[in-house]
Amino acid sequence: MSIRQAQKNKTRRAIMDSALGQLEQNKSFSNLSLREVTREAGIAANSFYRHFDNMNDLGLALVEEAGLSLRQILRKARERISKEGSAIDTSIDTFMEFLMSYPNHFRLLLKEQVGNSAEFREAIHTEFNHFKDELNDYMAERETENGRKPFETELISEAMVTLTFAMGSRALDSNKAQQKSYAERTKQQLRLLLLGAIASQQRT
Amino acid sequence: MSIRQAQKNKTRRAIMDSALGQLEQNKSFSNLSLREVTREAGIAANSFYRHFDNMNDLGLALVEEAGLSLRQILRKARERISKEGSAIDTSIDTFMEFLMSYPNHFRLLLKEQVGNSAEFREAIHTEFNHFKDELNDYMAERETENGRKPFETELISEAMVTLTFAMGSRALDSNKAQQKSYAERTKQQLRLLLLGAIASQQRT
DNA sequence: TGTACATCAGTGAACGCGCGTTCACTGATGTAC
DNA sequence: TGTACATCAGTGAACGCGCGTTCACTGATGTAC
Repeated sequence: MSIRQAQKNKTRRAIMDSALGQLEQNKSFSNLSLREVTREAGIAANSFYRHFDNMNDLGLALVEEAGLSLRQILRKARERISKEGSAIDTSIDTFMEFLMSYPNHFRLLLKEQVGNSAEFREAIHTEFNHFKDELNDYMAERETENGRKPFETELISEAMVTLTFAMGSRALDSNKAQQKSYAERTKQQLRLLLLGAIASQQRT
Repeated sequence: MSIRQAQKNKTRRAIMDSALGQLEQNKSFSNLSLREVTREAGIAANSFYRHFDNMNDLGLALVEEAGLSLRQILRKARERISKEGSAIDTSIDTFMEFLMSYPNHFRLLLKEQVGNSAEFREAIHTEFNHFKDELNDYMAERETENGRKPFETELISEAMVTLTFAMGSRALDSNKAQQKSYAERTKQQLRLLLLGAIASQQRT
């Protein structure tokens, strides 16, 4: 890579980090101002336009990055599940790792999920569905392996992801002990869901 | 009430309705401007201060109003449950009524739940807990009546409320048919949760 | 009931401020020979 | 390798705009007698 390109990338990174950093202080992305972001990034306001068309463009870049991180974490979870066996525990533990490693990316996903831009919401919905499909595939396979007929896994995985993300939002600004307690509660909730699904299947 | 007081109340209402109306267009409360709100309400910008200290004050008034509506709806649900018997179906149906009757109030609760102001978040958390406690009490009573030992109802009611609110956020901008389908899915999810809880209880 | 004064919801004008965006520029980096 | 020109990331100054907030005001409503 040329020196010029390397420098440009560095500035781009600074802009993105500045925006992420400001999500921390109880702000949603739509409250960020271009000037505030560039000021924090240590560049002139108009330099912003060398990197992004506008704030919306920056936002989408960040959502994409958040999705990428989340998917990497998911891949890691999948490997750990196949080694350790416990799908629910491992998924939640890995999810908590994501939360702690990329809190501001998660904040972005969380807030823009119900946020102002339809484009953002769709982008996030897609990431959400990746997560759901992972769980779904996993459960369907697992049930088949166990010789049971797969139950309505779609319904269950949706509920699981909803519960997990909602927990994440509560856990974000908590201390480690509370986070652990939140994670435990969620694991139990998911287990009860799964138990209910299996019980329901066996009845019919 | 004096003429003066009646007129003042009318203007106050206009301000609140204007703000609620603007939540509709993919805006969160923190994106509203005082000038936009007063313009829409048909009064001069500075007249705002005859009614509220600042935008935050207005926001809290709206959250309180939303909570009030939600609690009224809940009371209605409680009565209907005692007549009709089905707690899950009735709760969700009544919740959907709230959604359709006060969509903008719900939008407010939904967005500010993860929003910018800690004060807002706490106020909403309180409303959320009312809802949870209702379900919790109901389930505990019900299980005792049925001669079963009440299971971990706290955990279950929390999950139920989380699932219900998340569904509401998806249903908000859907058509009636989709809303109905969302409601059905949620009912099933709650039933599975309950089933899981009972199964888990019987095991031990 | 009529009059004189007090109250106070709503106003128009003005303020200073931060915003997004544009412009013509600079000077380091890249390229061609 | 050295030179001359091209590129382009980053800049400082300027713009018009909507914002929140203040001020002294007006005139309808309320109150005291």
